[in-house]
Amino acid sequence: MLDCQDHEVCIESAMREAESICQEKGLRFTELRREVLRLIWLSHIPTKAYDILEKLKGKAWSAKPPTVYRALDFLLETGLVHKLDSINAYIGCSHPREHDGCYFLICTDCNEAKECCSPELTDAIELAWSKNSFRPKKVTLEVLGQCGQCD
Amino acid sequence: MLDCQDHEVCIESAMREAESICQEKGLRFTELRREVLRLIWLSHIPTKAYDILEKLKGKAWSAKPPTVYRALDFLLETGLVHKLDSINAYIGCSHPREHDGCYFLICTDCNEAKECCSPELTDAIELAWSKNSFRPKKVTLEVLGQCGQCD
DNA sequence: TTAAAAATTGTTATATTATAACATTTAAGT
DNA sequence: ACTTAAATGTTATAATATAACAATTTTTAA
Ligand SMILES: [Zn+2]
Ligand SMILES: [Zn+2]
Ligand SMILES: [Zn+2]
Ligand SMILES: [Zn+2]
Repeated sequence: MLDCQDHEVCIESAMREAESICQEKGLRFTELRREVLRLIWLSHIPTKAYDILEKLKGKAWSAKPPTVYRALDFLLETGLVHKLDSINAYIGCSHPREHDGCYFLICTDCNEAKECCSPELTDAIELAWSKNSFRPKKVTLEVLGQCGQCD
Repeated sequence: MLDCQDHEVCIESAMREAESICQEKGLRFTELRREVLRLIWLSHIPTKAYDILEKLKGKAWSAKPPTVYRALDFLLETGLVHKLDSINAYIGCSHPREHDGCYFLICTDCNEAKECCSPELTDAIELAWSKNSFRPKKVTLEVLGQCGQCD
């Protein structure tokens, strides 16, 4: 699905950006949270909470479900990670500084997910809900299908 | 949220339409499936699977989780019901004959959900994914927020 | 019309996803 | 150093969903 040439670059830049965002916001980017974010970024395939749990167990942590879900809560609140409700999985945010009007393409063949932005889409959605005098708080937009590489 | 004057009318028309759709398609609209659809249509607030289970138990059925999930599978496949992934709940489809380009407004105050259609939205989504040479199979679009009545 | 096949429902067990509640440890502020 | 707040550890359980096989009902077709 993705135009990811060197995934080490993806990982390192995501980690660096997370560091600086947490620093700016005065949030504690602990070892555990760092490790969970890194595990999520291991690939562009959304990760299941209990897979993170298994991987954490292989490392230093005494990991149990709350260990993972608390780290996920932090990463979700900070905008470093997104939950994909249609598949109950988590993926690193590709541009956490300004995540807005974004949606997800999820390939059911290679399982990769891509975060996309579309101002037209944002406009269309806003138009639609304003017709209904609705005050949006959270938009979930996920498209399951087949990506270009998986034809 | 809704412009529902007489909800009995909603229920009866939904049930009638379900009957005729199943008849046309040669599908077996059994008592169990009928009852589950009716329970979902009891209100415009999306229903949880295990709430359906409890209500079924109060009736004739020897209801266990698979009882409900199988009926839900049937209703979902037939397009009579939708699952709202962002809240793990089920709602009756308001126009099962041509459900396309629809999305859901879900009020976090009154909990009602409204199914909306927007051709502009459909177009914007199609434009966005064609840019990514993506072949969509299923679109999940759910907006959580506050409806006009709940300001 | 009855036997075989298919679909539906019953039943038991278990998998998957997520949170509550309270104890302990670690970090921050005074 | 002492106090407080935040983070993590730990045990238990809640909430959501499916697997596997048995019994029943409906449909198909011999
Ligand atoms: Zn990459
Ligand atoms: Zn994002
Ligand atoms: Zn109504
Ligand atoms: Zn619909």
